[in-house]
Amino acid sequence: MRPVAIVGPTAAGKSGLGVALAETLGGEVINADAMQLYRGMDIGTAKITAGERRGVPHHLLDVLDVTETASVAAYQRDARTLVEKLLADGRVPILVGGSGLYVRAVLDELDFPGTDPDIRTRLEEELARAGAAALHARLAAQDPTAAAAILPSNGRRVVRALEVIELTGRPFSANMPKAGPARYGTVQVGLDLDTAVLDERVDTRVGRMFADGLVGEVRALERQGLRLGRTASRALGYQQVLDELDAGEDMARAAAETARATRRFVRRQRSWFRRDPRITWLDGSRADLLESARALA
RNA sequence: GGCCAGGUAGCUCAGUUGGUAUGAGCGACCGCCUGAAAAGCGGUAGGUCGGCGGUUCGAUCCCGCCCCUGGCCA
Repeated sequence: MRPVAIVGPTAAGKSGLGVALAETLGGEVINADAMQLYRGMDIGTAKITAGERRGVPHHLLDVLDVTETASVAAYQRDARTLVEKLLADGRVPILVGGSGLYVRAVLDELDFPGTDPDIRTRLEEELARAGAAALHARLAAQDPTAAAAILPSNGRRVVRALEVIELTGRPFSANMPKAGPARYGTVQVGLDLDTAVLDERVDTRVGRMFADGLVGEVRALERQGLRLGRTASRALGYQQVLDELDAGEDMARAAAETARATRRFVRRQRSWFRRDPRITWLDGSRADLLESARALA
């Protein structure tokens, strides 16, 4: 028995396939979507509803408050624990989600060297004061390999690299992942659709989110501190609605912005997953989708 | 029909006091990615500067005519 991961761009139909596969294989779904970790973020993240789950247990949904910052490392621990427990129980773990780093954190040999609030704060202040290029120059002196891999303009990455060096006393690049087979012998299924079709689905989906009350959801979460959330406030849809609540409440514009940003996100997700040769891709429109996915598992 | 404003990249617009447009933002395409990843960061391609004539060594820029768009007047 081996786990199955269903990955790919948003709106391709991963959630539905996950449930169907869980039913036929005797499995349970583990969410691998950073934003669906948040309680209350339902409409805008297209979180699968209780009815749609059809009794299949779903894990790692609704585990964070919107004010909490998501963490890959924490997710890695939780998800791996769950995978191992399900395997021990004879249940097939089905990892479903479009957050590439999160999937990789579970299935690849990635070690996250930890974080230190004091160091992080200090570096971030320095970033604001001196700029990304200055920090990058320091990184180049301490760890040329990492500096070469991180663009001088990418302040966030430079800060993280310097933090790891300071924390571990070793070069950031020493922590880079090694290529190898996926953990647990996991089978990775990529689900995608023709670009024109998927873009159309994204438009439709975003329109439905707003019709279904996304603005109300954002307002409710705002009262729970959504704006303070470092991760949650940046989620597609939520970010755009918050901006428009400040700007003039033109929600048609927020919807258009959300659709556009989502299309861009789809491109980024593809670029992340496409380069992983271990993924077997399936076209989400094929009639025998479930059978094909099952055959791979 | 008259007057005014405008027609520059797919879109919204800068700009060129006549000398091969360092064009910008957004979009598009491509890519990078290790404790924020629906985040963050980058690269590339796009223009006969509305059309036709004229002036000029040289016109996107000046002149004429025409076409189109918006506004005002009739």
